[in-house]
Amino acid sequence: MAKQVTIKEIAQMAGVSPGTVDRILHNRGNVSASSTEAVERVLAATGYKYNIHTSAISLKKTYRIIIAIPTAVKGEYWGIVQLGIERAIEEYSDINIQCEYAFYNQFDIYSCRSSFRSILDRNPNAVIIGATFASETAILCEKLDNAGIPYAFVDSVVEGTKPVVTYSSDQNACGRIVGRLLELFSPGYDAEFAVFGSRRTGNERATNSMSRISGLLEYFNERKSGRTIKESKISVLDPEESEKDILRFLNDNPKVKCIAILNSRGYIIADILASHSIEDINIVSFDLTTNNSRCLEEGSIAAVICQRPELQGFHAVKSLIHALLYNVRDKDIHHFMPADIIIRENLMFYQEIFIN
Amino acid sequence: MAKQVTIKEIAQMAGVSPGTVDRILHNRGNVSASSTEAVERVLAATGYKYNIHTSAISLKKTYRIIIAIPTAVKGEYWGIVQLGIERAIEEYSDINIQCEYAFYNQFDIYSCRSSFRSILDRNPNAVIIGATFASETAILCEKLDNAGIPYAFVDSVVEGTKPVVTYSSDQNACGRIVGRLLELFSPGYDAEFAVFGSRRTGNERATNSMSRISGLLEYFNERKSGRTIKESKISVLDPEESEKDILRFLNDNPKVKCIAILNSRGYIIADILASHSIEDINIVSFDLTTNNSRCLEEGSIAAVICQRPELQGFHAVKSLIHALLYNVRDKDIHHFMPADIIIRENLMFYQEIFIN
DNA sequence: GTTAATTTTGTGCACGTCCACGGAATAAAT
DNA sequence: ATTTATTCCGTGGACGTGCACAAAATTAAC
Repeated sequence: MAKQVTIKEIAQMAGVSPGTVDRILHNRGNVSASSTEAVERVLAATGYKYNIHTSAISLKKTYRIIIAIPTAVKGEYWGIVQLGIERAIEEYSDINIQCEYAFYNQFDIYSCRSSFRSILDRNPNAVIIGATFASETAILCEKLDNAGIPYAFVDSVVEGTKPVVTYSSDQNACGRIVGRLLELFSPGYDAEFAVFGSRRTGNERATNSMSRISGLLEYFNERKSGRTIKESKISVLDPEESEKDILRFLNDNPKVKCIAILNSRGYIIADILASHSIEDINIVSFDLTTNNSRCLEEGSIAAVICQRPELQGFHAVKSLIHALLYNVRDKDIHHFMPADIIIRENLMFYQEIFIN
Repeated sequence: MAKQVTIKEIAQMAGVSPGTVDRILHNRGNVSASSTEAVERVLAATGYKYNIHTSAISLKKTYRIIIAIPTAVKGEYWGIVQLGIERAIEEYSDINIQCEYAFYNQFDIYSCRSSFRSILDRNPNAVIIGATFASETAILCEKLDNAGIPYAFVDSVVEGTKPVVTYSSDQNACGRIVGRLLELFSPGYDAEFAVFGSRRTGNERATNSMSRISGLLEYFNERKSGRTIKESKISVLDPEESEKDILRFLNDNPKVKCIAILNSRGYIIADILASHSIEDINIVSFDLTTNNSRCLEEGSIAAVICQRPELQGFHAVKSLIHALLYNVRDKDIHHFMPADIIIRENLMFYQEIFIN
């Protein structure tokens, strides 16, 4: 509410010209130690803040942001992330922002590698990274660091890097939530739980799934309820195979009343069960994709944990813009998204996206 | 991404001066029919959009927004709404916005009446209304309509009014969610449910509570599960009285394993039960207030339904600013907040507020 | 047909920041 | 001491909109 201090006022107080203040604010160099000190003192005293509006007008530079994420499919996880990104660009349509996507196959490290390699050649001002392969990502980040190009992580964070900002979920905590939901959705006292991962070679979002499962196990260990968890894998690539897998599993484990799928493919299991009219088994999955949304409505999925992918995309862009234009970085680098629990009864509310 | 058309360009195309275009855009009058028509044709053809940044700079007017809501207590529902409002004002700190609160006692219609009566005298440019008493609110809205002052609703909507925008929850749907949660949090097949309202004369947020209860009953009717719901009231004003009420109720209804409280005062029941070491009863309540938050952590409350009050406050301010400054109104007037389900395991995520 | 009143239109400045340009001051080189 | 290079600094225009004021055009009044 307090009146904004202007650059001109700062200059006057420090006994220099506005141009000098500007140079210091954008550390453009070519300014003497004495002036720097004088201005910085005034800056600290007054708590100067950029006026985003006026800087936006006079800025005519075009910023190129490259978005390096797994291929975005409409209605699936990365597609929703993209939605948030586009929304942010619209919000900042007064600024010239050029978005280029560098998609890669999240199941193919070679695709990731070749995609990441070309990024610097494309001359980005900033990069948004949806990391799958830690090693490849680390290499990219080092190159970006050397070039002084700011970057942000969405969905997951790779250790040892220096992002401007990250938007992700605490997957370990999500695993604990799954644990709780498994209990809740298992009626009766003798029910057993099951967890399905995917039978797949390579490390498809391995880190996320691993963290989820360790959180889940942690939860049950602490509870000491004596209940058992059956783990199993299903093959994703071959539908017939996975159908057989599941039916065999249920036959072997008749006490299982609730199955958690630690990725976004709960709808596959749900559809298989529905096609066999198996209705007494509750399914918990991740991500509010179109398919999972449909299954929630139909009742074949009991609950979905959602980590606001659109918000992640939106904020990543927003933070990078602030870093680029106003040279402002958030104090907190790591932001964790809420883990929304979505059931049939509150599903409708999550269709309208509130990001700004 | 398409290049913005400027007023100057519009003027040139229409063969008039920029001033004339400006007059038409702000319908300031004093412009001939022929010019109006010419400009409006160009306007429609080009799809002109205000550049918020440049208009923000040249605008030096101070806007006074009056916020007429129940007394905001830190950590309680309206306190969190206020948080969102303040956040919005900070976000728009480049614009001169003056916020004045007109608090009233939500349990006292006379307090509301006198508060609402003074609002027009305070010369607002816009008003945010947190409605409790429908009749009083309708009177206020009519006066605002006549004066041409835009207003927004938060938390609830009063019929027959013409707000610029509303941010609220579908309370009926929230009632259905409660129904589902009651089932989930009642282990065993013979458990009964209970719903507590507050024993209070007058209509404290009556509409909201009523809608919730009807949604809840609807849900159980549709389910035809044959389960019974016990309804009861507890007195809020007298702690000793409410303690007796509850213990008597539980004694009379030993099969009740889950109690829903249809307002934000679940923590009161939770604390009473905890003080008697009653641990096998799950409590479901509304609103993530400080107290409910604490009870979730302690485990004395099982779940809370939260309707993002901070988001409501934030967006109400944002929409009004857009209406005032840029003469832009959202197409959709009524916005419904997501109903987040919060349990101990995902509580931590809802402490950081993501509104923008 | 001249003057006055009124409506309509154009012009120009301000807002705060960015940044290019050129001038001033200082240091280095001869 | 003069020239040249280098560092440092101030000035002023541009961005697009809002708005006040003056100019022009139209209408009304006599």
